[in-house]
Amino acid sequence: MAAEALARTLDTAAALCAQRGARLTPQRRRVLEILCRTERPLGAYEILDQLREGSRALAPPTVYRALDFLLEQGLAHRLESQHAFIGCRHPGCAHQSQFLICARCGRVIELSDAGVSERLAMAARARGFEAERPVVELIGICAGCASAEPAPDCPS
Amino acid sequence: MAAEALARTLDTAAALCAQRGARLTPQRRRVLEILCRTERPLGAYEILDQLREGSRALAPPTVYRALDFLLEQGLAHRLESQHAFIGCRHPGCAHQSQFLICARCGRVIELSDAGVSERLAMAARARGFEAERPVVELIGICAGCASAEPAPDCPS
DNA sequence: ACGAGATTGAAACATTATAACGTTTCCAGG
DNA sequence: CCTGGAAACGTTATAATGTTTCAATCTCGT
Repeated sequence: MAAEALARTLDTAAALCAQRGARLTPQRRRVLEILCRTERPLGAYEILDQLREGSRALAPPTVYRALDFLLEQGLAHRLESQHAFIGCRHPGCAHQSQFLICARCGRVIELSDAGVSERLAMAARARGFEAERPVVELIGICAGCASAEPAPDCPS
Repeated sequence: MAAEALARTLDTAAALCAQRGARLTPQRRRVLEILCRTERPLGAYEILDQLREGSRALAPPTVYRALDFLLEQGLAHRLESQHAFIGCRHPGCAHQSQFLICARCGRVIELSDAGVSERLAMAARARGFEAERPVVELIGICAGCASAEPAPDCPS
């Protein structure tokens, strides 16, 4: 994420937390910044490594606690299929997200497609199932990678 | 899964593998049986414990290899959000599945809702994304648990 | 300032998954 | 039969991910 966009995202996050009475402490803010600065999803231990760069020795719970907070606040998302985390691209918009995860370059597109959400809700309700936490992740090849590389079955 | 249904499922699996030239070895069959006998999804190490019951000392790769085979053949599914595995309820039907996972009782409903799949495909294609492996899991409360228990905000 | 509750630090531990290497089993072709 | 290559399996070790626990510290309303 570019510097200005990053600053904007962090400001939005701070505003949201203030408004909700949640505390975006320096540590949590730092984790959010690391997440948003990076295009790819990051594993908890990758985040930990970056947090430690100021030579401080931090333990895993530090990161997981910050992540828990960010997830609760909708400022970050967990990608279950990747065991990794990513900064939310549309913080504040209360929505259900779907993720398109490129298996080649690792980049992630975050959608909130109402049609998908509705269909899922319908399918669940039809079985008397009350969905609380949807996990919708499509692993595949993004447009950039598809055009940049030969098809998997291409000779040569 | 009931005994007869289990036997039928294992026969179907064997037939499918034979037809494909894949080898459903005793070990793989045993893992499939363990998976199908159980209502809930099982973690790899839970399967391992059951495999070991005949006092043999097996190591994790044994289970993971059997699971890889079963996943490839569409005889089992991995539930990413649970780090667990479940026997396929409709082996042979080439389909994309969605899973409704009850957070209370742990039971799983496997769907293959065409409407959901199509909507997802559309959303992906609109971004030039070619989906290869969909992960669609809804965590929530199943009908049985919802009726059996008081609402979460119910006093008493 | 004070105390309740939230946050953080730190060590140990638990769980899930894979790497690496060698051995056995299967089976098609000679 | 028998044998050579591939697939399956066994075993040890280790990587990667996530949690429990307890103590120390900070924050904020009163």
